[in-house]
This record gives sequence, structure tokens and C-alpha cells, in this order.
Amino acid sequence: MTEEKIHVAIVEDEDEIRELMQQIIDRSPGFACKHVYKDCESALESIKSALPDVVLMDIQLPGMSGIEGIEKMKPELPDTDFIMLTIRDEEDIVFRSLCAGATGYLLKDTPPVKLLASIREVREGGSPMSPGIARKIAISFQPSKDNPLSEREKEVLTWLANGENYSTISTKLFISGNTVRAHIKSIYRKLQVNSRAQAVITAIKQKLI
Amino acid sequence: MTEEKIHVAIVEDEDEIRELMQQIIDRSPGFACKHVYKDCESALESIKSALPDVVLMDIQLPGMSGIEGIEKMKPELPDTDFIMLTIRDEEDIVFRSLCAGATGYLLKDTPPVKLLASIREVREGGSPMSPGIARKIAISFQPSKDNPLSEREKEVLTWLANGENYSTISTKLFISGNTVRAHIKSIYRKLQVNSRAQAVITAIKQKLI
DNA sequence: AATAAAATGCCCCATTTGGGTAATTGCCTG
DNA sequence: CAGGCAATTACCCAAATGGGGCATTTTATT
Repeated sequence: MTEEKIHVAIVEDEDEIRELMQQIIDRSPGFACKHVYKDCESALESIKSALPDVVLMDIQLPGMSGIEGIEKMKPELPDTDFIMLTIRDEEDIVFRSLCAGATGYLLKDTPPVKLLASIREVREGGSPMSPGIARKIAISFQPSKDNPLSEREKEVLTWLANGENYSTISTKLFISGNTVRAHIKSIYRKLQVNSRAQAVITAIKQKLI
Repeated sequence: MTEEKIHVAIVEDEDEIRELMQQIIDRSPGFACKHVYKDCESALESIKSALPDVVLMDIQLPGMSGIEGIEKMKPELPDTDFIMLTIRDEEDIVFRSLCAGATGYLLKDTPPVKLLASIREVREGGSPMSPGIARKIAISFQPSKDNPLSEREKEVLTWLANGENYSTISTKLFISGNTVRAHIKSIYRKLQVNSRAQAVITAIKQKLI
């Protein structure tokens, strides 16, 4: 049967927290925590041979940040899941962590029972997230509510974003190329840009299309 | 004290499932489920006056899909949380639901206890997701592993995506405008596009930058 | 009814872009 | 060591783009 323990590694600079977490995890049935590190630099030296199933990674670390750490460790440990542990849930840190390869994101005040459940969950193909963080991520997909562009302009911009040129767009919308140009000028003015690429990028960043 | 019940509405076409869910929820302490609908059309008629805290929304519905339904209901019920219920976890359906305004996404095989916990969680500002779905979302932030572009090309593309033109990019990279053009041509060839806007969009979609 | 915003259309002109082609250098791999 | 690829530079030319201005009609919105 599947009586394998989940091997957990910890990267955390504060001695007390690190040792406490190690004890909690290592003493829990089904878990083992034999490798802990106080910074990413020392983790990178030997974590490859430790071959953990899950790494609990602090973000605020002396020297290399936890985000950079994941970027460096992930290629070495492609089958390891990384769970970020952090005190605050700053928006850009969350997204940068996900981009770096984290598949879990928990606040440090997560109670031990929930922490262990999260480690199990990430191993079973999930992505444990503290509630407020999960909500931020979900909301990040929603389009902007106050979109300065008119319906027609959004339509034109969508075609722009597909790489179509004036004449093609004019054909698709049954209007003249000059009108397309007029709309595009209006879009540029509203988004304060002066090229197609900028318009498209700005629209995506602001979730206008 | 906060002895308010959470008011839950259900949109689900299958009678058995709908009635079973209603009973489970309505009979649980702290929950009320007095409004259920068999399709979005009928829900849209009266859900505004029902003013639910949470809507459990089936995706596969006769007539209007659950995704369209959310798009229409959300503006009417800005403070209501929508949880999608679905049988399968198809990637594009997940993301379209989130774009439409869903803040929870559960598989229909979610056990009742977990369903109730999820309803509570979404009310407390979370975003309950079935494990596999949460993982899909987390991974969607990670950059592509097999990026056909060279380092230099990525660099150029990143500047392109910022809306810079040839000469500006050449200044920033300390190379000639002709070289920038050469890189861009190479990028276009690899991404099979023929304009800046297309290149930028393609790169974003394929998570190359 | 008045006003504003959006949608439609057109012109001129300078700048930018994209396609084609060619060559040199340096690095890495088989 | 040879071939391949990345990075670099260069030139010609046609097409597309962006800035400026202007005018009419339709559609809200007050």
C-alpha cells in the first residue's frame, strides 16, 4: 500500500519558526522533515540530493528571496511542489511566486492541522491557497469594471489584438478603413499610447479586453 | 452576534440533484436555501429579489449556460458570490468562468461537508476550488518551459511588448537598429507572425515573456 | 430641446515597419 | 574540426502606421 511518507524540506531563516515547523511535520504520521535550510543559498547546495516531495519556502529571506530561490530550484527538482509561506498577502508577490513555479501559497498563521492538510493536498495534485489569496487570484481573471472604451472601440481593439490591419478590420466590421483609423486614434487617446502594440498590452494589463 | 444564515440559491437543471442539494443546505445550521431554479432564464427573472449571498451555478444547462448566466446576474447582484458546479474540469471552462465573475469552482462530486465549508469560505472572502482546478489555475501563471526564442530575442520581445520602437530598443540594448530588426524578423519567423502586435499577443498567450 | 459622446467618413504626409538578401563573428556540439 | 546556430551589422523598397485636421450622422443623456 501507499505507506510512503511525504518528504518535506523547509527554507526559513528564523530559527524558532523553522525548528517548530520541522518538529510538527516530522512528528506527524505520514510526514518526514529531515532537511531544513536557513536561506536559499545553502538550500541550493544540497537540496537536489535531499530530493524532497514538498518544499515550504519562506519569501522574506536574507540574501536570495524565496521567489528567486524557487526559480533556481525548480529546474533541479521538477517533481517537487513548492509552497510559499508568507506573513502578508501582497498582490504582486503572490503572482510573482506563481510565475516562479509555486503551487501553494499559505500565510504563516496557518494552523498546523491546515498546514499538514495543505502539504497532502499539494502532493495529490492540488494547489492549497489561503482564502484571501485564492480570492485575489480568482479576481485577477475578471475584466475591468470601469472600461473607458466604447463598445465599438473594444471591438476594434480586439481585432487589433489579433494582429489584423486597418483594411481587414474595416472589412470585418463593415465600415471604412478611415473609420477604423478614427476608432484607433480614439483608443490611443483614451489609453494614452501611440502604437498598436502598446494599446494591446495596456488593454491586457488593465483587463479591458 | 453573527447569527445570520447564509442564503444560498441554486441553478441546476437536474431535479434530483437540485432538490437533494437544497435539502442538504437548507437543513444545515447556519444555511438557508429557499430559492432554486432549473435554468438561468428563470433565475434571471426573480433572483434579484431573492438577493442570495451565494449562488451555486451549474455550468451545463439547457438554454443559457452557467457562464453566460453569471455574466448577466453579476451586475444585478454585485455582492453575491458565485460558485460554479461542474462534472468535469475542462481548462477553458474554468478560465471562462473566472472571467465571468465566479469566485469558486467545485466538482459535483464534492462531498456535502466540503460543499458547506466552501460556501462558508466564499462568504469569508475566499475562493474555494477543487484541488485539480486550483492547480490548473496556479500553473497557468508559469512561463512556458520550451521557449523557442533565444535570450536576446526574449529581451527584444519584452521591449517590443512595452511599445518601444526599433531605435529606442537599439539604444537600450547597445546594438544597431538593424540588429534589432534582425532579431524581430527572427522572432516573427519563430512565432509565425508578421507584426508587432501579433508577436506580443502570441508571446503572452504562449507565456513566453 | 440641448448637449455630449460615439460612430462614421475623408485627406495629407512623415515615420515606422516588414520582407528580402547578404555577410561577419563567435560559440557549441557532434 | 566542421557544420549549425546565435548575434551582429547593413541596404533597398513597398506597405502600413500614426499625427494632424475636418465634417456628418446617430445615439444617448440630461
